[in-house]
Amino acid sequence: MKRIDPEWNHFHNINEDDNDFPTDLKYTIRLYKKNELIYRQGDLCDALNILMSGSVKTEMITESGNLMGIEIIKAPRPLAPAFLFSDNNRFPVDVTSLEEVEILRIPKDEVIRLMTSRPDFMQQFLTHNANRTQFLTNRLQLLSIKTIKGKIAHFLLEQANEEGKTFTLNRNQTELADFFGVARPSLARSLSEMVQEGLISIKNKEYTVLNAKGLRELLV
Amino acid sequence: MKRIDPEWNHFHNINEDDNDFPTDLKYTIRLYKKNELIYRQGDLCDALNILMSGSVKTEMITESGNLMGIEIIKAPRPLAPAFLFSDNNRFPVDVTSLEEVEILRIPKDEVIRLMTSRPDFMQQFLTHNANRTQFLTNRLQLLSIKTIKGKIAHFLLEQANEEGKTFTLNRNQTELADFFGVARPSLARSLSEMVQEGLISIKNKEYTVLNAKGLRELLV
DNA sequence: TTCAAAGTGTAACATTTGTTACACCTGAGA
DNA sequence: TCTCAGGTGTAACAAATGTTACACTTTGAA
Repeated sequence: MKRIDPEWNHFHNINEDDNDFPTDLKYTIRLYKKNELIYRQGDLCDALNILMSGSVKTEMITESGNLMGIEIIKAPRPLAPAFLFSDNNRFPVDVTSLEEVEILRIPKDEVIRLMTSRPDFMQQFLTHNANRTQFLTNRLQLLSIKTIKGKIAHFLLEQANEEGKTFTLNRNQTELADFFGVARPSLARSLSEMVQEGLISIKNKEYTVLNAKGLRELLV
Repeated sequence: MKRIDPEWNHFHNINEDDNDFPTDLKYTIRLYKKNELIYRQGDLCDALNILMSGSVKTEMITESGNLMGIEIIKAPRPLAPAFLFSDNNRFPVDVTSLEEVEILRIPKDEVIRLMTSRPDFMQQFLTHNANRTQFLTNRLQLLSIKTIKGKIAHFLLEQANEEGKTFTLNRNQTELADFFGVARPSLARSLSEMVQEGLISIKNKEYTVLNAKGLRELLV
C-alpha cells in the first residue's frame, strides 16, 4: 500500500483495494474535473470526505503552518474532518479541484457505525483530531506572542533540548519568516540583535542557545 | 442535574449520581487540597481527567478566547482532553488547584471501551473535540490577520448577517481590545477611522456595517 | 573553475501600533 | 440632584515592524 504522509495513513487505510475494507460500508465516490467547485462556503458537512486522489484548493488552516489564504491539499487527506461532528457543521471555505479529483464520501451515520465496530479506526480518528488540536494550540501560542524576538525565543526553546546544544534548522530565513508571519528583513534584524545580545549564536543554519533564561524572558 | 456550561454537559453527564452511570466503569476519584500541583508540564496524560468540583489554574488556551497566561478552569470540565489521544500525550502546562478539587480519572482504555459501548457518549466526545477545533481555527484566523482594521472587519462581518443591519455588542472597547490582542487606544483609533471612512457606524454599542465589500478588502 | 541563483546582512525610511495622558461623557447610586 | 467610576475619544510621542533597496555570501550546476 502506498504510504505518503504518515499522519494520514489511517485514512488512507480505508481503501477499496484493501482486503480489510469493510464490505458493508455505505459510501459514495465522486469524481470531479479540473476547476470544479466541490464545496461552497456554508455547505452542510454531513459526511466524512476523503480526498483519495488529485489535489484541491481551499482556505483552511493546515498542518504545514500556513494560515488562511489559498491552500492546496493533496491526496490522501480528509477534508475538514473537524466539521463533521461540530455543532456548526458547515464548510468554512470554498473547496475547488485543481485537477481530476476523486473523493470518498462516508455519511456521518456510517462513520459512527464504523467507529463503534472498529476500535482501531476510532482510535486513529481520535488521534488525528487530537494531533490537530495540539498543532492548532501550538500555532496559536506562537502567534499570540507579539514580538518577533519572542516568537524566535519560543521556537528555539522548543527546538533546543539543552542550553548550549547546537542544532541545525532545515528552513531558511524566508521560510522561517513566513512561519512566524513576519517580514524577512525584520526577522534578520531581530536575529542579529539576539546574537549581539549574546542570547544565541548562528553559524550558517546551525543555531545554538547560549542563554535559555534570557530567551524565556522574551516570551512575555 | 446541574447544568452550568452547555458545552460541557456531556462530560457532566458522567456522574456517579446519574442512574445511567455505567456500573462496571473503572475510574478513580482524586481529591486535592488548595494550591496542590495536580499535573506538571510534561506529565504523561494517559487518562481522561474531568474536573468535577472546584477550580484549577493552568496556562492552556480556552474557549473564552484568552491566550496563554494564567487560566482558571471551573468544574465541570475535562482537563486537556485533546492530549489524551495525541501522539505526544503530555501535559503542556502545569495544573494547580485553586481550592478543594475533585477530579474524576478514567483510564484511556476505559474511555475507549466506554465510547464503543455507548455511541451517545462517543458522539458527544467527538462533538466536543470538533467544536474545540473549530474554535481554535476561528481564533487562529483572527490572530493571523495582521492589521487591527482587518481584525475588526473579520469580527464585524462574522457578527453582521446582512449589510446595513444594526446589532448590539455586549462587550465594551476594553474587552474587545483584549479579544483582539491589541491596545485599547489603538482599537479606538482604528474604529473611529473606519467610521470616518464610511465603512461602519457606531452609536453607543450598536454597530452597523455600511460597506461590507470595503470591509472584506481589509482582510488581506 | 565559473557563473547564476538563492540566501543573507543591513541600512534608510514609512507605517502601524503601543504608551501615556487627559478631557469628556454617561449611568447608577447616594 | 450630585457624584463618582467606568467607559470613550483623542492627541503626542515612542517603539516595533514593514518596505525597499542593494551589496555580499553561499551553493550548486554547467
